[in-house]
This record gives sequence, C-alpha cells and structure tokens, in this order.
Amino acid sequence: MANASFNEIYQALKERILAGRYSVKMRLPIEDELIEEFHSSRYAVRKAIAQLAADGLVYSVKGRGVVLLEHTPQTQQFNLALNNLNGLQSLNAERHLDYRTDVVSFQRRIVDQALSAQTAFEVGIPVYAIQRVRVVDGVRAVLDINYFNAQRIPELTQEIAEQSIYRHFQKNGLKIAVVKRMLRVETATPLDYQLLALGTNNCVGNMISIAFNDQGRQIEYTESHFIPNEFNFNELIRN
Amino acid sequence: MANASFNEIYQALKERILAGRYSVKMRLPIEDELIEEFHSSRYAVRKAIAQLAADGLVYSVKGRGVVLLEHTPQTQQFNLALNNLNGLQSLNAERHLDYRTDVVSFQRRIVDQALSAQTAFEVGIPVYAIQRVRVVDGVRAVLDINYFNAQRIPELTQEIAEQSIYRHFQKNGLKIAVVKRMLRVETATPLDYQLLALGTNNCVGNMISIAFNDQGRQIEYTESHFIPNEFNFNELIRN
DNA sequence: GAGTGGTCTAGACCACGGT
DNA sequence: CCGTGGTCTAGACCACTCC
Repeated sequence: MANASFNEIYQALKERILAGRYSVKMRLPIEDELIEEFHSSRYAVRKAIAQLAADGLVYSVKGRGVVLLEHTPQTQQFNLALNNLNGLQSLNAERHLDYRTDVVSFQRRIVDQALSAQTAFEVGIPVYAIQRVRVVDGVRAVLDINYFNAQRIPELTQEIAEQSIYRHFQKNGLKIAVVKRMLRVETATPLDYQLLALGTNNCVGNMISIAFNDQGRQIEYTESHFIPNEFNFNELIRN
Repeated sequence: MANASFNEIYQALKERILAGRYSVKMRLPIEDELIEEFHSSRYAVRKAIAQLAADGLVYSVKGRGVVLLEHTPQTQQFNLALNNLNGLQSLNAERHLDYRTDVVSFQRRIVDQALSAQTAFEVGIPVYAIQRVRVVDGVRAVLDINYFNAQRIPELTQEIAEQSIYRHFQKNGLKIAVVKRMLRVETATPLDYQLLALGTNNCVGNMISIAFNDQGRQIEYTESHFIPNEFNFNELIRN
C-alpha cells in the first residue's frame, strides 16, 4: 500500500484489531514501523491511532506503546447503541423495522418569557413548535417536542414534520454544526402519560438537545422524552 | 507572550471568548494572526482551537474561519454538569455540601456464569462485589454496585470502600485509562426501592461503567443507579 | 540507556467559501 | 480569484517506560 492516507491506515488497523491479528502482544506496531509499512507520514499514522483511541479500541502510553483494549463479546455488544447522530431517527437506527411518526401538534408561535427561559431563544422571535410521537414496532416510544428558530431555518410544514425534518434541512443547505445535549431522568408529565406507552412506569428519559448552525447560531431546542428500558446511550471517556 | 505553548494559547483564547472580546465579529482571528501574536507554530494554534471546539465554544468552517457559538446565559448553565470524571464523586462535584457513603455490602466472590454475562469478566476469576449508597444532603440519591477484578487492583477493605476507591487506586499507582459508559432508564428493582429515596417514582437512571487500566485490561464493572430529577449528563456532538 | 509516544517547528499543497 | 482552514511531509527534541 503506497502512500496510504490517514483513513486507509485507520481502516486497515481497525480491521486487523477486530480480526485479532495483534491479540498476542496486545500492542500495535510502533509508529515507525507503521510509517514504513504504509509508506506514509507520522502525521497520518498518529491521526489513525487517535481515531482508533476515540473508538475505544486502543490506548496510547508514552514510553510503552499503543495498547489494545480488551474486548470480550459482551463489551462489544455494549458498544452497539449510538448517541452521536442528529435527529431522533438515530435512536432506533436499523434496529427496528416498523417505524411511524405521528404529528400531535404543529404551530408557529412567538417566544414569550417562559419559553425563553426554557429554550434559550430570545423573547419575541418566531418559532415552530412541534410535538411528535415516534411509534416503534407499534409502541409509542418517544415524544419529541421541538422548537425551531423560524428565522434561521427553511420553511416547515406539517407534511415535512411527518417525514424527517433533518433531511429537509439537509436538502435546503442548512447544516447542523454542533449539538449540545443533556440527558436526564424525570417524573412523567401528564402529556407523557397521554402520548407514551409508559405501562406501569411513571418516569421518562429526557434528552434535551440544543443545535447550532455553522454560523454559530442556535436554531433548535428539543426535548425527546423516551420510555424506560428500551434505549441505551453510549459514551467513551479517556484519560 | 513569547513562544506560548498550546495550553497558554488555549487559556488565553478561552478567556477572551468568555469575556466577549470576539463577540462583534463572532469569529476568532485567523490562524496566521494567532501564530504571529503568540509567536508560536501553526501546530500549537490549531491544537488550541481544537480544544476550544471540544469545549463547545467554537466551530471551524473551512474557507470561512473559526466561528464562535452563541452562548446565552441559559446555554451556559446547560454546560455545568460534567460526565467525564472517574468515580461517582463527580456526579455531585462541588454542588452539594453534605455527602456520605454507606457501605451496604462488601464481599469477595468468584465470577459465575450469570455474573460473567452481566459484567464481561471471565468465569472463575475473583472479584470484589460492593454495594454502596451515596447520601447527598440527607437524600439517598445513588446506589453504586461495583465489581472489581481482584487480581488487577490493590487490596480493598470495607474502610477504603467507605472513602474513595478511586483515590485508593491512584495512591497505589493503578491508573484508569479508559471508561466505557452506558446510560439507561430502568424500572426500579426491589433493591432500588429498599435503598434509594425514590419517593413515588418507580424508575431509576442506570449508568453502567466498564473501566480499563493502562494495560488495556478490564478492571471494573459498575452500575450506578440514581434517583430521577436530580442528575444531568452533558455531552457535545460535532460534525 | 534504549525505545517509545508527545510536543513542536517550518514549511507545502489542497479544498472550500465568498467576492 | 483570494482567503481560509484541512491535510500532509520531514524533520527535531522532550518525557516517559522498561530493562
């Protein structure tokens, strides 16, 4: 492989790790060896290793080398669910076949004091306020409560809300740059009881998302209320 | 500032952003200007900007520049809680004055089939199995259920479990390198009812942590069950 | 002391955004 | 077309691990 770029090196190493090729020593080859093998620069090799570390596959120790992290079948399963995608579509990505969105409420309104305190939007600006229920395998699993800054997004209709709002954004050239997210467990509200399949549970998970466009402006405040026991959020912390 | 290192540049820029110095243009100076101002290299400047982006303060756009993200007082508050520390101590870091740990159970046992399936530890190895309740401001807020690989950690005693296990690790030269974490909302178990101040709630949050040492070996499986409404987990997603 | 990753310099060229 | 950040090269030196 001549002059492999960062991504080729990353993919190749990832494949080998998952295939167990480095399992004996539980170490990656040293940087100089990888540079030689891939006929690449130290920059590209280090970037590939950084990506493997971000995936939770390896850990670099100064003076010792790049160590492979144990991964039993169980910890592999542990890694399945994702939390770094855009809309709520990601919650059930590819896991479920049957999926439906019910638009419960679709309004345009002006941000008042109370809504401003909740959403961090300025008082007086127009927003779309949308409530939708996600029905997964026939179960009312997620209640999405969206507020979009109407001045900074392309026009929305109820029909679009029934499909994917994020896809609509993408088509119209609006790019979500950064999302700040907060996860909480909350006592269920009357609206949750009304719209979600809570069973005997009286709490919901609440994922609050604040999204920014590539101008740095907040365009969205969303609460996603989800039923217990069905959703996992994974995360990796490195020292 | 002559020959400022990455961290000095990062701190200086962060301070200025928070002080609103770049608020007019909502842009950072271009890389070449920063290189000149700090008499530093492009490497250091770019690394500092990368750190600012990881903090959710800025966003880089190729061809346009480094954009500041809006941060209203509310979104600032939104950023408060952390989720990237080690033990459960972090959950209430500096927010609460009164804090106590009750050790409910402290055992050594051998991993059997069922525990192996749950914790990803191999069948047959010895583990410490510890249950502790964290009492915050007089409220039984968190139930910690720990399993530590006894062969890979320094000896534990009930007295240590009453204090901080992680501090004990640190003192004895055991370094936690990586933690894989999963967040869920679950129906409360009988143990949760018994030990936590659930009030009328019948669910808990469950933070499952799998920790690895700097040899890449799993040393810990922990479930932290926490009561609703009191804890926030923050996260930043960038495109 | 030898080996290894971490930091840093000084450049070159490319890809994208806006005019 | 120009300005900007993204990728990449080819080195130097430092800090840490381990023998």
